[in-house]
Amino acid sequence: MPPSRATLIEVATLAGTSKTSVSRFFGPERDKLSPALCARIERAAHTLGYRPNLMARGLKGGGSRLLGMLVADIRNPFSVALVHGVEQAARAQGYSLIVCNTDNDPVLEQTQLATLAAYQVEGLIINASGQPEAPLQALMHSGVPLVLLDREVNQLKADVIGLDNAQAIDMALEHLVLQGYRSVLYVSESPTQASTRQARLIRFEQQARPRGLTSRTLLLNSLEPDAVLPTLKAFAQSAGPAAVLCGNGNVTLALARGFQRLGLAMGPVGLMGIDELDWCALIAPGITTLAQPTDAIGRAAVTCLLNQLKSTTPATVLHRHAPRLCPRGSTQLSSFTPEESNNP
Amino acid sequence: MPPSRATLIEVATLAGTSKTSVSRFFGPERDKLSPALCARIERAAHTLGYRPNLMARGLKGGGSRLLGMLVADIRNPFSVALVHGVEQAARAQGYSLIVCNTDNDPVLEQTQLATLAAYQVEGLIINASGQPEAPLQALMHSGVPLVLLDREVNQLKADVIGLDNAQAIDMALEHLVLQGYRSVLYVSESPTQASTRQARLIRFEQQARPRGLTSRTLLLNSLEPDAVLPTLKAFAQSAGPAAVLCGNGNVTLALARGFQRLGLAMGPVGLMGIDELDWCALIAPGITTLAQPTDAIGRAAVTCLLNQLKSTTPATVLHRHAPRLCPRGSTQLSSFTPEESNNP
DNA sequence: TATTGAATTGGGAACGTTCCCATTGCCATT
DNA sequence: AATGGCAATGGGAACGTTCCCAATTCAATA
Repeated sequence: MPPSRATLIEVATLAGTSKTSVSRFFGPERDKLSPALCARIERAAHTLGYRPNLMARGLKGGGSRLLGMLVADIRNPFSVALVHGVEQAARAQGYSLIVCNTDNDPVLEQTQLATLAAYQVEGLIINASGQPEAPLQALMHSGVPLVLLDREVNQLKADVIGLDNAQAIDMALEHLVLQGYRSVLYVSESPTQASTRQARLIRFEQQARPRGLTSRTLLLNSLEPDAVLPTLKAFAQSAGPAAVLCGNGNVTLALARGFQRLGLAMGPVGLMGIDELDWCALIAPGITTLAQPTDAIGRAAVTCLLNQLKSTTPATVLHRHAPRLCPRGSTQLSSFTPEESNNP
Repeated sequence: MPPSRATLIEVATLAGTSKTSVSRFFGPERDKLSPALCARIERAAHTLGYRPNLMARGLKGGGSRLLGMLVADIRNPFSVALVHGVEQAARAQGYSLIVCNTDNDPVLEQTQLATLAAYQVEGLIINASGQPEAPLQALMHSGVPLVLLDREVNQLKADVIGLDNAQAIDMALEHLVLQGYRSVLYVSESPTQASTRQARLIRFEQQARPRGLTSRTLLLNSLEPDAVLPTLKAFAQSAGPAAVLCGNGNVTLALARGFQRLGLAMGPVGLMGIDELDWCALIAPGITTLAQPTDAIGRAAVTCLLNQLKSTTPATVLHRHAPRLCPRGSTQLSSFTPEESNNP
């Protein structure tokens, strides 16, 4: 029979004092205690291996010190980078993070949301997979601060923090034009669920022509090679210098596979992607990307949440973050001087 | 002023019944209630948007239904895959998972461990970054079930679940021998902290010679190219067909960079890695890997934990899991017939 | 000497649940 | 008609905290 966890009262008894004093010792009022008492409590707590029970603390007014985060796809490196940023920022503010993954399943999303709420999180950071408008609305209404990360949710009036999608598309197009490409194929996963995909797609459709680019668009329901190959093949044979622009990291991966399958050389046919990945610098001449400042985005989300939580003067929060261009060989038309380019 | 979350009592009052009945409604005793009462409670709860407070529930004996997981490096895709497996299995058993990342920092690890304990997790799944023997010992002693994932902790008598490292090394060496390589360079990150790295290294040192291989070893303190380049260059020039074996995914990445920097062709100089990554099939002729069955490992960890938790007949748990060989072009000596090899 | 006040400390209620133990009502027995 | 039992319900204590307020001590002031 292992001894169960020690409680405040046990520590108090052992230290020969009252629960209040022990409570103070572990709270922010430790300096109100005499050094002698502190020492006694310290010793008692240590021999008992006492740790305050945050559940009980959370129950009695003090707040749970928990932040909840909902992630659409935890196996996506971009999402992980966001989680990492959020977790760091949360910890810096004395909050812990409970992360729920939804595997892009709207049904599971509802369940996870309920779970998060049940654990009395003090705030919620949502990277939505579906459009869980109703439950989020309910949550907001019952006083839970809420920040949307990367993706908006229809009708939901909440802060959204993420990439400046318009700027990203503009930067990509500008880079491609500068490199001499004249036609661009934009490839995206199905934009019906994710606002980010819509925003990028729309901006692309608006901006390609004004910049003198011939544009095409490919919407993917699957990332299997077969979904990509025919269009890619046809596009590569079209006249004039042509480049492919990928809407996110998954698509970049799918297209890199496509290039390989078809034996297409990157550069002569351009390839560029939104989202920076480990291997983009590595493959063939290097794949040009737009890196998202994931840590900054995560931090901003937490700051934003805490602004709603605390009534002190709100810190200013940047909602739309600029990407960083990582130019590499895959958008270098002329294959001479394909100089070393490993900058991350 | 947003209305704060509704409580059991409020629901009871609105439904014109007692808290006990409402409690029963949300617990496992719902069938003890008359249909009429059920309906009333249902309606009241719904209009109030009531969700049981799991903190309060956890306080009063019922257990927190929380599992804690400590991850050494959440940005490592392998770790993420483990988290994913664990989370799925936990959810299937009605548990939620609170994940703490330690960024490979033993100091942070202690803090995170304390946090996890404070939230009254019912069990702990530990992928250690340091050797937090003392705190874990204390936790076990105070009755928290505990499973080590992938890495052991000195002196700690607890279940360890992960790859069968010996088998993995054996499989790798066998594959390399079969492919005709005669000398192997084993590259690993510093094995001082991580038991897994030690196990693999030791097995390599034991098994290379008996299989007729000339062996060398490179221990990395940094994954920067400079740490790899000199040794790699020298090794590549050594006589006879030579291959590099990478101890984990990070090392594979570093060496793929190294190959690229030096303009080495994969295959003629072999490259093989433990851990399967998105881009391994993609790069040049494809990098041969040993894939870890991460989902199975995660599931096994949860099962193992729940065995300790429940006193019912324990399910059997596989502790050492076999890897899966993904053969690709990077371990194909003869460069003719570098056939298509994209199998994941 | 009496009074004020600060510094320390302790008692008790409350937080939202669950669970043990009544209590009630009603039907089928004796 | 009285008894027993079962099904449905409710009251109250307890879980481990925090926090309000009161109590005690002791020195300094009037």
